[in-house]
Amino acid sequence: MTETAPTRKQNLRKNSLERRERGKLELRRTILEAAVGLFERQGGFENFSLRQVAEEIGYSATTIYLHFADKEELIFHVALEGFKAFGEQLEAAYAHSDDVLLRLRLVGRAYLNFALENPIHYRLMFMQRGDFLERKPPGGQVSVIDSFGILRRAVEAAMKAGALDPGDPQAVAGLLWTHVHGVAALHIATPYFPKEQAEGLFEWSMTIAARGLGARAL
Amino acid sequence: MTETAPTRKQNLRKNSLERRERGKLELRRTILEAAVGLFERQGGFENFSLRQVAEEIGYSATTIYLHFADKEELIFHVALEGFKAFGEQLEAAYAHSDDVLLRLRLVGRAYLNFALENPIHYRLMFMQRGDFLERKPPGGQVSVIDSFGILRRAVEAAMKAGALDPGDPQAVAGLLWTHVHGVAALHIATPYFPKEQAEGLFEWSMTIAARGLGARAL
Amino acid sequence: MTETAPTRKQNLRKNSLERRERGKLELRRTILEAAVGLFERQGGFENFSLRQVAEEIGYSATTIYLHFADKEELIFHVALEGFKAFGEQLEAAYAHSDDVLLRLRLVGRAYLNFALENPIHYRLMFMQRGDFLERKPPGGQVSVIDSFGILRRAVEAAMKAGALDPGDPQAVAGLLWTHVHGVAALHIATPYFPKEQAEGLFEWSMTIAARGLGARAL
Amino acid sequence: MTETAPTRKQNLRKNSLERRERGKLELRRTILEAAVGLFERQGGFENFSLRQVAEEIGYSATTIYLHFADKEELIFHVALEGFKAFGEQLEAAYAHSDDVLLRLRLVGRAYLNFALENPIHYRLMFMQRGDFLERKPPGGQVSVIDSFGILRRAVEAAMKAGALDPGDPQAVAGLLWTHVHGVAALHIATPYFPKEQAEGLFEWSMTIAARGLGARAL
DNA sequence: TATGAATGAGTATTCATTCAT
DNA sequence: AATGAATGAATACTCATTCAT
Repeated sequence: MTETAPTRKQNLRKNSLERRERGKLELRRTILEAAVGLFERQGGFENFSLRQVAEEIGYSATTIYLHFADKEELIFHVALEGFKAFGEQLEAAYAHSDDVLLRLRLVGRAYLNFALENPIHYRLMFMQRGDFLERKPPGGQVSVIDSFGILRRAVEAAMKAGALDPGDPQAVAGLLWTHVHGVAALHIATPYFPKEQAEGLFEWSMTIAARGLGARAL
Repeated sequence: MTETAPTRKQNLRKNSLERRERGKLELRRTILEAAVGLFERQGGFENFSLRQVAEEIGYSATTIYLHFADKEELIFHVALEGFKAFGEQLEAAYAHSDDVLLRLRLVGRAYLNFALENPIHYRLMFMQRGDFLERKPPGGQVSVIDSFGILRRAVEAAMKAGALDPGDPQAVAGLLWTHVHGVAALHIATPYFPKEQAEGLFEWSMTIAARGLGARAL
Repeated sequence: MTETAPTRKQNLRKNSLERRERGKLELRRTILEAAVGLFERQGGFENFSLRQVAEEIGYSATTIYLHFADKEELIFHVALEGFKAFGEQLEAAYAHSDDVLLRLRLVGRAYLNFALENPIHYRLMFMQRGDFLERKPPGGQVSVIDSFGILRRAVEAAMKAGALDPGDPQAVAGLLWTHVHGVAALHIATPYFPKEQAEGLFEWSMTIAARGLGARAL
Repeated sequence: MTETAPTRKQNLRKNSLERRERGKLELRRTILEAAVGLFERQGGFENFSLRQVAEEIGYSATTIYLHFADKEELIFHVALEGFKAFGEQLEAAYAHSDDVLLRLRLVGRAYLNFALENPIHYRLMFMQRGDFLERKPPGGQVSVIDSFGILRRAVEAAMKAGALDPGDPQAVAGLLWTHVHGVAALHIATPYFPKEQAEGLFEWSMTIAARGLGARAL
């Protein structure tokens, strides 16, 4: 026997019942997570809709507007969450060692890992909505792109310590960025660079760059 | 056997056919170009609609379906045009010199140039619709991704000539690809790598890579 | 002075005004009724469109989706309403007499009456969308086709009471069904069996069948 | 590798090539047959389109208009073909025996067989487009519904021969029609009367009717 | 804080039909 | 007899958003 198709409203009501049993996560978070989930299932933020988010979390579509001004803002905040996690992971890698060269490598590796583990976020942040990089985050949060500063600081330190040839740290950091991004972006966007291969290329790339930049030791 | 001169009517018919052929080609092209224009103005193919294309070129929406099976097909053919031009430019660069190392550099440079000059196409081809890379083009055209083969051949030749350390040409080509793509993609997607800077980074990157890969001469 | 046909939007606006004056009939019902009306005017559900329904009731097309998942669902629910009324009328006829043979006749007559009075519904239910007969109605409602059970029960009772020759009640009920349906369906689908004639044929058919099935009395 | 979706026109061209190899059936016939094929595949004439027909037979859509005034006419002629075959099969059955009662049964059986074997046509002719029954066929063809006359003649003959009680042959024929149609129509429109069961019910029905109408012998 | 009702705008796509050739 | 180009109208359906409660 064929089933009867449920109205959107009916779907909503069903999930609305379920929702109370889920721990009382702050609604804002719930929305963001649902959005990410949808991005994942649909392979991008292009085709997701606020209604789907609402339906999924068991709230009315209107409710989302109580937490985000509009669709764009919701997407932006998904990106923001990404930038936050991204920054934290880079920071953690930075803090992990005192060896200036190893540290550089670890930061690079953390960058790649983020891309491998959060392709949806990475794509959104660095491949599709580059404009977010310069959008001012609300409430005096630290500027988004400052995550990049970590890389620069690592380069700077390496130069100061004499482990890299002297030069413009900003420029060198930029160079390294393009190398890591190249691997990450092709891994995400094409079928030709699966995980292991991407990791291998990253290591290789770093080695070559280190040599090219005058690294005393690997 | 009589070789009769063509009658007026025959001439007419012939030219009429030619005109229509031409006209048809032109419309197809017009559509493709209008699509690219829309991609540009809207910053991506996500939000473009066939209706807009139609409106822009002054045809009814229906007419587009006489030339493309559906929206997806139109987008795919925009990408195809890109792949064609891309391949030709790489090929031209390859043919430009006999010096294996210089040739490698020229091919890389042609790659970057394509990205700088056709950001819309590049984005579509390599950043958003990587799946097109494996889609079979219609009418027995050469496979899309074979453009990449040019790079591999250039590496191969350089190795054979002893200008690069021996190794797996495919892998080395892949490495170079990530380097160029890194610059190109960040240039396109973020505000941080304007043209001049991108070009500078590319040169620098190539130099470092050359050294790292054992290039005898620069 | 040209009398231009009113656009969709104009119609909509006009009807939209009217609608507030209609008592607050539940919208869902209004939609269903409008649909039936359209079926009637267009001689079938094939060429009716949700937009027309919307226009007719003075709501936007979108609104319909708040009450029905899609077009198919709306049609199905029109049929469901039919099945409900149909079942009730058969049930009422069944309850009307204790004479097992008379009762059988009354049930048959109720069946025919339903078809005569609700040709649109009948056509939909039994002539065009027979698949609905096996579609599970929503919300645990009794299965659609169980209306047929009434007929079977009536036959069964008549057999038990010895008023009909013993036999398979299901089969006999099926036979009677084909007889009544034959009259009803030809009445609805062709111009050859107007009401009175259909009623006459039904009586005649029942008489013959009764005799053929061993009815003790007429 | 995914395939590229073909334009409608491309499909057409392909089939257009194939078509010359098919024997040079008269185009008109080809169209009619293609239409029936489409009805079959789509389970009804509601959703079929002239373009599909054209595409299928490898002619341009326009060509169809050279043979049929419009869609409606094409459908009508499909029905006409049905009526022709129907009439012929009934006629053949009529001619098959001299026993007036057996002949009656054979005609009935031929009727049922037509429905079982050509459900698409039967549905169109007797369940959906009853108006065709009274539409004048073009070119002085014999009126469509005259097929029904065969049944009436058979009844008449039986009465004259004293094999049936005297009465109005037209009315009796009508009664028999409803009986056969009831079985046929429920077989086609619902899942409850598969072939064997329909055949059984038909025989049973005829037997009962014969007895009810005073048949001297079975 | 949350919701239900409602809508205007927009989307891809299909179709029957016409016209000039 | 056949075709290609073209179109206007229509359809189902989705979405972001607003407003009154």
